[in-house]
Amino acid sequence: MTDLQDKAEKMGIKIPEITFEEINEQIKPVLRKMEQAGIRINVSYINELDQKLSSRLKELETEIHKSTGTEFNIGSPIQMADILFDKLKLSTEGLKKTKSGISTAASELKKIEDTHPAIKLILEHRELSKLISTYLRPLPLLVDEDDRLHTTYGMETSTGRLTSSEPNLQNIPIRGTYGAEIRNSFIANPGMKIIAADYSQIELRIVACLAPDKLMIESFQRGDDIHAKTAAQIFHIPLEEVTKEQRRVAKAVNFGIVYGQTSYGLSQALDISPAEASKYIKEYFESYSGITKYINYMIDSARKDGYVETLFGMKRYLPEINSSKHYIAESEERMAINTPVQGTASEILKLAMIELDKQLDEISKKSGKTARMLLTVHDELVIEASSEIAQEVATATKDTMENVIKICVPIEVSIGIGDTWDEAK
DNA sequence: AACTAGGCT
DNA sequence: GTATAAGCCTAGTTG
Repeated sequence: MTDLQDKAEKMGIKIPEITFEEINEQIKPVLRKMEQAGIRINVSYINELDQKLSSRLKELETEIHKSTGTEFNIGSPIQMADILFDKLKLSTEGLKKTKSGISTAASELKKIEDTHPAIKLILEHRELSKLISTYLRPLPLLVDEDDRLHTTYGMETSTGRLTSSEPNLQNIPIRGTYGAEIRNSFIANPGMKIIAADYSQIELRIVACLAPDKLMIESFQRGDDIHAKTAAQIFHIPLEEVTKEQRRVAKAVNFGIVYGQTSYGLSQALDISPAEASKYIKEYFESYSGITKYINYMIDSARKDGYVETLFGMKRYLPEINSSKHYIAESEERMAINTPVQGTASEILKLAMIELDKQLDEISKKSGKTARMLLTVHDELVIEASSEIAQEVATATKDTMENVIKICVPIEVSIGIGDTWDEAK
């Protein structure tokens, strides 16, 4: 029994008798089945979108060249910085630097969006060229004779998460103007449905239990909206009076906390002053004192032992955590905070997949219909099932994911059924 | 191959 | 004085 498991059992986590090595062995055949199954895409729909965006891209290119008065390669950050900051003399104040010069990343360009009409065009150009070159062009070339994409899952990550490559189906767009359209081109076979199941705030629930943090645990047990609850805490107002904007801020703080985010980082993410960000983080730590202790405990134990571990015993060594270069040490401190949380979440999803795989086989056998897992995206599963049994499969999926392990708070899964990946979400 | 950028959880 | 949010994969440019 590891330290973390001992701590966890005291907090009412019932840990299944299995190690992370065994989980990783048992997940392999499941992943091979998923790779073989593949997911169907609507190739002609993607090609149409490609054409549409490509023609807009050409327009943008012309407009940008006209607006800047130079025919340069918009895809070259070097040329871009040259045009914006040397030729057009746009202000570089407050912009990040890269190794080679001023950053032209979207997050930086947004800061000077109103100082020149070309910037908005450049940002749109970036968005479209990303979608075209990474998704719309390559994906149709990778389908099999049934229009299905087959990814390859990998397991060699430092936290135990899975990876997906050639193609990566774990970073298919969902946000932005075209996210929904792209996800709508991931479709079920005729007579079948796509089922998407997501763990809701799994990492926050895990850290609440690992910490343990009394207030956060109570909030999850009551079924509160955790981001609103956090907003109420950091703004010192009643839960009912939390505004959307306050909730958005609180969500970012909750999110950042599992990454060991600093006030500077939060200020960048929210576009607020470091002083304001610092105030929120301070209020957060005062409200959730268990989380504060967790962070200190993880850093201390990593300094002492040289590693941290997940609930099922996967170790991550952090040899530089005592480095005298403090940004090196701080980087590993953040890993010490994040790895047990991210790694445990990953183990829980893998356990659920191992169990669900058996159940789907049973349902298929019993009904004579298809039910198969297709994708895993860190806290989400995508399944394809015959329409007749889709509801049954969805129920079994939710039940399995929510009950594969008992932790000190309820685990919640949101689930949807549709003809496409977007519709199922 | 290094660097920059940007897509996802 | 330097850096500042965890973990991935892919594409385009540059030298």
